[in-house]
Amino acid sequence: MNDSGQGPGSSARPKRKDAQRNQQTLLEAAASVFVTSGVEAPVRDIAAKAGVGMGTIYRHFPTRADLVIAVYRHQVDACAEAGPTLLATGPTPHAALGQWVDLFVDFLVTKHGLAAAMQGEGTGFETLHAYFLERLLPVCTQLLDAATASDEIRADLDAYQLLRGIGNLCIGAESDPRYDARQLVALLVAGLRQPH
Amino acid sequence: MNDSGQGPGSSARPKRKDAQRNQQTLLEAAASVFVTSGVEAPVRDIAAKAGVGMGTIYRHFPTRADLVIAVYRHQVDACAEAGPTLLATGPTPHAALGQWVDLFVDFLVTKHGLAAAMQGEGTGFETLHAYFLERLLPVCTQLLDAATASDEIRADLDAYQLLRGIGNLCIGAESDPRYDARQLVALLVAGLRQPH
Amino acid sequence: MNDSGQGPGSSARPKRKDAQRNQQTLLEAAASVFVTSGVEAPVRDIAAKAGVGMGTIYRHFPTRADLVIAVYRHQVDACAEAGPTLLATGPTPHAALGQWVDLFVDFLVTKHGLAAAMQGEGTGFETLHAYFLERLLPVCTQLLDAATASDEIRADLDAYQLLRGIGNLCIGAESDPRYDARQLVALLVAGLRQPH
Amino acid sequence: MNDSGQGPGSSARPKRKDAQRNQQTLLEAAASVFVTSGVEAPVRDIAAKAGVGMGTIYRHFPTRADLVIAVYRHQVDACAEAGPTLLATGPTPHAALGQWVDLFVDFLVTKHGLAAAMQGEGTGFETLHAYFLERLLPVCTQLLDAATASDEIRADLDAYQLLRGIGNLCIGAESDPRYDARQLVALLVAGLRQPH
DNA sequence: TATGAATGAGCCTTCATTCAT
DNA sequence: TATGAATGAAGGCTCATTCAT
Repeated sequence: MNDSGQGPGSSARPKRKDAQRNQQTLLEAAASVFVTSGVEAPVRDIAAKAGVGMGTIYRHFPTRADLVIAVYRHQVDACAEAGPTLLATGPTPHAALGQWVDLFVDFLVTKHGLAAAMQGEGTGFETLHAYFLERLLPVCTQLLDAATASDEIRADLDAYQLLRGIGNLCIGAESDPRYDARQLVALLVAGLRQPH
Repeated sequence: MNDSGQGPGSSARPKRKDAQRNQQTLLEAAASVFVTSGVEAPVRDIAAKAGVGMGTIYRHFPTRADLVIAVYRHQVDACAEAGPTLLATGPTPHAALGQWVDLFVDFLVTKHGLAAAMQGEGTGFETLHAYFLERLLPVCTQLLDAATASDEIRADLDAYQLLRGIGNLCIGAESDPRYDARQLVALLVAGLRQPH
Repeated sequence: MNDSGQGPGSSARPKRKDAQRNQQTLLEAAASVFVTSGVEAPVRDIAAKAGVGMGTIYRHFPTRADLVIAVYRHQVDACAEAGPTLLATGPTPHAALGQWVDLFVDFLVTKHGLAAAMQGEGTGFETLHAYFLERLLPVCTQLLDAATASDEIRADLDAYQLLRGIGNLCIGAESDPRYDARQLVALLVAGLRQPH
Repeated sequence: MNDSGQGPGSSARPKRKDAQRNQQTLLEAAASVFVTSGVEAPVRDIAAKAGVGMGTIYRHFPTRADLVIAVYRHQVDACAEAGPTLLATGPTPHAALGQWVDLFVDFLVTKHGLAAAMQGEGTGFETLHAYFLERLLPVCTQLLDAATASDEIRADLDAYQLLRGIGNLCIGAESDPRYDARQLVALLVAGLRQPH
């Protein structure tokens, strides 16, 4: 059905070319607006930045969360995938955990308002929150388990709690030069270490 | 601060009592509304709860931050004053720091949306943020310094950073049963300890 | 509480004078707009016509149905009250029914889109519909019962059905010169008469 | 009407078959959507149901009324054609009228929102309205005339008026179990009978 | 010809803030 | 001084309709 009307001998998809370009434009515009105005920026602004109508945004991303997820999906995925790698190559599980956490913090700190938006329930970002958990919770759990198994850290912190804590520590980090989320997160991870 | 501008020996004193009562009513109503709807609750709701007009609120507290500060001033002050006491009576400076931090967390966690509201710049809560710093920064600094002096903790964390981190960790704590801000803050403070 | 601040010796309500005037203006504007654009006219239009902001309308009439009811309440009430009177003074119950129905038709026919708006469920006019029934159903029932008791009409039509039918017959009546709702309603009422 | 513009002996005939099939698909899809969502259903829904693009619908039926007419043409025609038959076979003209009216009501009542859509001027359904009149007015006139000629009914109701009244009485009939359009229409027709 | 992406007008609703009474 | 009515900017969302591919 999608292939009909296509010239003979061609193997490429015919129709969507402009739409794809548009989608790309949209993602870039959104990312850009998110940087300056946060992920709660008015739909109108994003549309304007992209040079499209608002309807176009709603078509591609029915929900604001859909848009945000699309904008950051690659980076979240990359972060998730880095976990096992770090665990395999790092000197110790605890060190791997530290490095992975740094990656996560780097991501969050550069996303204006992202960390903040994922808090609260009636905000419509539940989907986004869920996506983060779906991707990162298993990885974080794996890292924590490994570090626990090697007796490096205390066992009483679950991954959800850790992720949430890191997320919170990253709120507002990019706009306050006196605030260094990385240091605090490092402290948190240091606090995990077995007292002896 | 509220008394200045009132000439001594003025005959308008009786009037003031009314105003004070009104102010008190206002503070109680605001506190109550803050508990259920957060510190960003609509002005009208607060006015309704207090049984006064909105204009009255604006008269007494031109800015929302003014109102919030007034509501929590006593508790912030109490927290600030507890610092030296704990330091004097506690077994070690680091222990005193831990207890003081617990106090601060207890305060924040029970204030729906307070911690979140103090983040971000364009939110109009800069004054509130400033008040917290003005009162708590010296105390926190004193505690950190003492613990550093006694060689219990590393010296590379300044009080601003710590307060901000604690504040962030408290965001959304009351609405998520899976999230325990106290544990994370404890971890953070634990991370401060000297490796040996 | 509402009386304080009032000049001594006055017995009139102090504050609401302008609001009352405004409410009146609103009702008149709404009535006027309803005539030309129907009861589904945009809120903005009504506000513009009244020379007020939209918020003012929402304050006085949170729901569109509230506004419509307010606009037509007097007339509906008058219609309801006319029922018993006509029954008492009319030659026969059936004649009274006919006269009452004429009153109702006169009312509906002059209200652009009112009859149409009360149909359908997801339209937000349920309240309006309910108000009409609440006021007119008892009256209509009374008239029908009387006519039935005097053996003038068949007994198999209930008041709801009749009101609904009349309402429907009045739809679009004012805009089509070739259509005479009154005649049709008269026919309907005539059809009620006992075959013998 | 649809055939004009096609030269005889044209070689484009094969293409036409496609278009016809498409048109048929469209009509069925539209009919189906009309049943559930009414004749004002979003264009997109109809296109989706038919598995075609929206543009295709606009090509075949530039106006929504065009589509609706096409969907119901057969049934309207059948209704129109039933008139003379009933007149010829019925016991009396008035009985024939009653039966024909029943047919019309049956048709309307089962078409969600059709009756309502034909009211009002700015709705874009004028064409549809006109089509109904074009087909049914002559038939209805014939039936009324016959009944008048046989002295069964009063002569003062014209066919337009009657059709319009029936149409109105059918509005909203399928969604309200307490409302029985057939009974009311029967009453209306009964009311036509000569008092004696 | 068919497709469906894009457009954007149009409506709704909420609330911070001002200001007449 | 207190009140709360009025204002209107701000933002959300839905489709009918057009038009590039």
